[in-house]
Amino acid sequence: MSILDELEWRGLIAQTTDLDALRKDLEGPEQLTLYCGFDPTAASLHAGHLIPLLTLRRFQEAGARPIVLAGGATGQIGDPRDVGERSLHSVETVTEWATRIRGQLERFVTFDDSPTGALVANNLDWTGNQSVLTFLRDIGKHFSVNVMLGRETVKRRLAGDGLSYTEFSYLLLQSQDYLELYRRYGCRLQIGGSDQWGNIVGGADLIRRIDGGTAHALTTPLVTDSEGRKFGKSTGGGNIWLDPELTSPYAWYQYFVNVSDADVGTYLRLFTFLPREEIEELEKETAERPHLRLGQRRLAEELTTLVHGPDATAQVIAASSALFGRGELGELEAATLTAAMAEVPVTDTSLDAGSTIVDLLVGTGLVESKGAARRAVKEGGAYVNNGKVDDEEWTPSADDLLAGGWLVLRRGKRNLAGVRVAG
RNA sequence: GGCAGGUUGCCCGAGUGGCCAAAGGGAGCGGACUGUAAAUCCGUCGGCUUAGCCUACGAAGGUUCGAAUCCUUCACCUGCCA
Repeated sequence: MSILDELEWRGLIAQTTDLDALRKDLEGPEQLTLYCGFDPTAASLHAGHLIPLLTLRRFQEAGARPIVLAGGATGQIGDPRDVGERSLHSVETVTEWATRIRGQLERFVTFDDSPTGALVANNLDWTGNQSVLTFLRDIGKHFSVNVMLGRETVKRRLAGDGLSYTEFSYLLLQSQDYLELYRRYGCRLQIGGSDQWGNIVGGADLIRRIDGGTAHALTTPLVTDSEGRKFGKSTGGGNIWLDPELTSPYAWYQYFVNVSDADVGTYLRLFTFLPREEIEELEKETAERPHLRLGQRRLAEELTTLVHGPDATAQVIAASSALFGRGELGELEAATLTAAMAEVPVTDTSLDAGSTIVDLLVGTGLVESKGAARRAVKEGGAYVNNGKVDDEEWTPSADDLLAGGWLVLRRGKRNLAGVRVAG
């Protein structure tokens, strides 16, 4: 199966320029070089970024050479989006983020001396010292404002709050990137999320206009769940991040374990490298024995390994089975419990401190405020060692302590935390 | 530059002097049911030292016993005119 057929089957192709032309290039004698850019709009990439990033890797495994581009320049400008004008971050911040994101990008493609060895680029390298006159003469002249005004996002913004010249110019910068990589490395395919379609095609056009070359565009779909919600938002609404400091491996694993039945097959195809037969088997399992959650478990395991490595994965699986298992928490050994607690937020207290259930819930960060903690208790959503606590004034006693002096706190069904109690 | 309209809680949106921590919807959160799923139903949804107090209706002042609501100035947005 060719790489394009593979992507097609996985549901990874949203839009492409002439597919047959691209297919010919992929099958031709000359190796294809492709790129995908990631703007540092935050300190870390999030789960949604994984789709184009892993697609880059799929191309690499199929014999193409990938370039990962950190948008040190474009990240300072900001792509226009529907929600309105962005607030600019300081240059120092963007530079710092670009460095961190570059480090993350490097983990998902292979760097070696082979022909498929990946390259890393930063568009600040060719824009940082570029004069505005050069830019306007060499690049700007090839863009028609009439056409730019017709872009969907621009139209929506003009109909709404308007947009700045800065964001309006974004297209030109990204188009220039494609041209630059085409010239430097013969890069002839750019991929990205479907929201990047206009920017990618803009670059392909520029390459044709200036250098008379042919370049392709391919976008991956914007992933939403069966509810139409944007993928990668945690239950609280925040992004789930690749950075383990921002989203712990445990939280990352749990996110995928909780994917709904309706989405698990789609996600397995989009996010994992499992072969087709295996995915179809898992989909069949999900349909026939949904309560076993084999699809979800496998999805979570694959993705945690991919992002955090096999050791972290083994730990979070062990912790999950200890905390969600059918067994009694009281029967767990101190070592097992301590290992599990390492995966969830923990707070310290002592029996003398007189911390109430409300204090403990707030202390572990399971709830945001004391008011919310009281509410949780009142609503019957607060548990200690799997037992419901319905008194706001409840304080732990020596009898409550599990092996190793632990208390397992839970809010709702699946939000867990640990309390380490000093004698 | 002129005229008109607008800026409300996470989002949308009602509210034109006290009954407003602010209707309604969405999202979120909790419970029931389940399978750490979906759907459904019920509850909840600013903070705190919680019968009270503090913060909040673009910003700063003012009027008033009392302002999200009235007045003044400023900022931003939208529309029409120049």
